[in-house]
Amino acid sequence: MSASIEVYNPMSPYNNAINVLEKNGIRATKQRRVLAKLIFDKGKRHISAENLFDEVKKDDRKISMATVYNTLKQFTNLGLIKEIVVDQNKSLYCNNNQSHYHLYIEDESKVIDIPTKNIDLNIPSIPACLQLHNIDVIVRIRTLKDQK
Amino acid sequence: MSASIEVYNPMSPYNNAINVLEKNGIRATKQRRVLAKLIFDKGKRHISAENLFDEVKKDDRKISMATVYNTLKQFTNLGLIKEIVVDQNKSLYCNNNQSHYHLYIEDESKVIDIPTKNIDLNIPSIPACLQLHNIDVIVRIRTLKDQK
DNA sequence: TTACATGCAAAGCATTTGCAGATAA
DNA sequence: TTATCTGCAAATGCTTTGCATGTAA
Repeated sequence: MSASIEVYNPMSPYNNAINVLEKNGIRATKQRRVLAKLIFDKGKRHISAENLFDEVKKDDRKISMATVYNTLKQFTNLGLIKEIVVDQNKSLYCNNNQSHYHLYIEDESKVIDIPTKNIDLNIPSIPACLQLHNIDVIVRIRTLKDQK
Repeated sequence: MSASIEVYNPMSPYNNAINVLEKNGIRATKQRRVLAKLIFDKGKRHISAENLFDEVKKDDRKISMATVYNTLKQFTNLGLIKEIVVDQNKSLYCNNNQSHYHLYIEDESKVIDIPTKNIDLNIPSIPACLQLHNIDVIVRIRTLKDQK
């Protein structure tokens, strides 16, 4: 899988949350600026819609869940973040733009990135009429006490 | 990953849906018998709760969604079937007891098994206090027309 | 000025739960 | 007989939508 979308790189001094919006031709509204900053200017992490909502509130800014969801979906469609469906009713979003897989600690609802180079994935070729969209690898881990 | 749960093998003449129940020490109620038959006696396939519900109804049997979900969860905990969370609000259950991964055709909500031997997966070792529960590999495919 | 974004509240949807009545062993 | 299961209906939790209002350019 090597779809090469130009993605915002949090390490580059020439980028920042604001021009993520500009570069992608979406209006730089107050809410989107706040969200972009939280998503792209805090290093690699995994974020849920609720996390984001809370962080914005803690910052004393006004936002609604609908806007958080709209924006997450928009950023996802633009390829700026990636949705990880770890469980029924639990989506996390990932701002790591390097190719990687996920280690999911089930009892903590916590996700850790595994660099692709540590996983050797060799999938069979697919017919020309189909397009590879994404490969999710979720390695699910639980602590020993937690066996049901 | 080599957790070796004794799993019902649909190919064996010495097994059938009914003794899946006996073997696992769960009461052979009418509903569970019907469900077990639909799940284990129809070859490899991917089934949703709703599918099952409809199939039971079509068979002129009485069942409720609650029972379908209870039973699916129970069979999953026993390791008899495997839950695949393909999307938010969409779980499929898989009665293939061989180790394998999944190809998910997004626009058709269809899943195809990929035998493990076709994917070369080499994950890093995990700490002793943690237990590998499961590795999900979902290769997501969409038809070319379907690019958003 | 106006196309687009926001926010509320309501709707949606798959799944879970509480509980009274039914049933397998 | 009794522990367990079923089925209904209501509750849940996340996410989406409709629509009136607000706002960036």
